[in-house]
Amino acid sequence: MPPAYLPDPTTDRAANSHPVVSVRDLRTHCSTCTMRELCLPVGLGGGGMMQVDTLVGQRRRLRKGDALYRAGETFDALFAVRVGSLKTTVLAEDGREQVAGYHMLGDIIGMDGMANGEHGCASVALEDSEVCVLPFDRLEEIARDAPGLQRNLHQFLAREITRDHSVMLLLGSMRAEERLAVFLLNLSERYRKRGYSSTEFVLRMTREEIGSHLGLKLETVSRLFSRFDEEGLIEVHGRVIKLRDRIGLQQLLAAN
Amino acid sequence: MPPAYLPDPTTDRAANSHPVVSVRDLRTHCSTCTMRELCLPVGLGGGGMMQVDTLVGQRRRLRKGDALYRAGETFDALFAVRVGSLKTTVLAEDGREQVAGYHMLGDIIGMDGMANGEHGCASVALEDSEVCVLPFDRLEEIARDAPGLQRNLHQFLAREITRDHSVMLLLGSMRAEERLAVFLLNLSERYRKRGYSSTEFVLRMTREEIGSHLGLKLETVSRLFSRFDEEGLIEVHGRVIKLRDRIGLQQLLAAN
DNA sequence: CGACTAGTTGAGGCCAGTCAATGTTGGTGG
DNA sequence: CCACCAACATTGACTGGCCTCAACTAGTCG
Repeated sequence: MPPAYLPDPTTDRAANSHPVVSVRDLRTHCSTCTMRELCLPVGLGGGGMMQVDTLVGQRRRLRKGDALYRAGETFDALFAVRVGSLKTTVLAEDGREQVAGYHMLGDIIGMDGMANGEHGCASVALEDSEVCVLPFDRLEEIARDAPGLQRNLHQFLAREITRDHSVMLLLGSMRAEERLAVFLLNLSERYRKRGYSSTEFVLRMTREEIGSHLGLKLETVSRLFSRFDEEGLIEVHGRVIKLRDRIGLQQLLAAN
Repeated sequence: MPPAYLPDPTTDRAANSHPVVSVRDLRTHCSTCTMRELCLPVGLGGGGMMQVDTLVGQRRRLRKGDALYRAGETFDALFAVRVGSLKTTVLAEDGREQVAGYHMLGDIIGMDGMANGEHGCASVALEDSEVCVLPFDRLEEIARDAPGLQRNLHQFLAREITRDHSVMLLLGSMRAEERLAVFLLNLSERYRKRGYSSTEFVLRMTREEIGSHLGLKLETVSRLFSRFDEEGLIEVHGRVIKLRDRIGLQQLLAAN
């Protein structure tokens, strides 16, 4: 299994040279997608799977830095990450901005728009990426016929809530070193689930973005990376991180 | 309209003297509930409303301090707050605890259990309270027949996500005084929506619980209340808060 | 009345923020 | 291919906001 930082051939830019966002009318099929066991159709039988297949109308390709959607845009679809990774950022009225989430293969994003019909967050590709478009009206429609899909949709919404709760816990009660340790361990686990190395991966975010996500300043993040490196917990080579002592990282938390 | 801190006759303990949690088999009716325009049946026509009415199987009464559910308990229902208020607290593996939410009339709680079938939070009554029990299997079932209800359910889930995002923003990027100002303004607005005074209300949480919710220590919360009082922004009499200068509070945020 | 919980206030310390200088990397065009 | 530039990252010195520890007050309940 290749380390996560090797170039992924499916993101090869040559296949999609010019348009910032291209729409491919190729039929896509959940039933043959490698992410089907992590994504919306997880656990669905033949019937449900077929219906989900009719749902995915198109894909969108994004180049690094492209916005999948911006705060204020009208919401009409959820998106499943097929290739690459994205960040979502919350924007306050006063201009304050914060990275709310970091999303990778199989994640469902866009739920921030469901509450009032327009997106409360922006979502930006951290590398060349591709998402499946799931028109929401249609999704609700299908969910009414397919209890399994309905259940999955609820699960994904609920998981987002649970995930947010743990971020709140992190932001509200942890010290800087604990936050970074949690962040790294969490990433490691998510890469593992997706079949990538859990001990060596590339951070797709800058120090500033990581800091924003963790409620820290970029200098603090940088200093902590250096310190963790000195202490033998991890190895840092720019954005390439190697976990050397997972237990040690976990113990940072155990100590209250 | 009575200030929120006057005793509410519907919470009169005499009606329910002994059992810590009593189950009343009286039929309840959303269609006549005063909270119907804020709660799950919001906007539903006659048909949808009738179906929701069949959903609410029972109510549960809680005395101050009683747990509606605890972390780890199996999830099988959502709850609608009918009377009183509750807090939900997230619990980390290492014992860390944080107040994740403060819930009042018309709020739907319990969604923290949907992700994996057991509650990730605990929910505790902050005063004598009463909730409607919404068995989740049945709710999903009805939602399949009633698109309006399905939509509402999704909205409530999504609103929870949006709410969590703004808490994340608060915890991740605001200073102590800003956090408290946001907290007070938010409470004020929620009381207003429910027909209570938006300028005078009773905090149902201790300084410690407020601090936990805002990622602050109780001493900091106490000091800030005193300072806001000195500065003429609010008047503090124990847990009774009177907003004196809403604009002033809002300006605390505007200044970056 | 004493024990207990909740709240207030003060003094001092520390963690992370701020400001600033310098180093490193990656993409671009000559 | 290399030089250049801009974005990203590192590191140091200093500051300040919030936490910690502690003492004291007020209200409540047996």
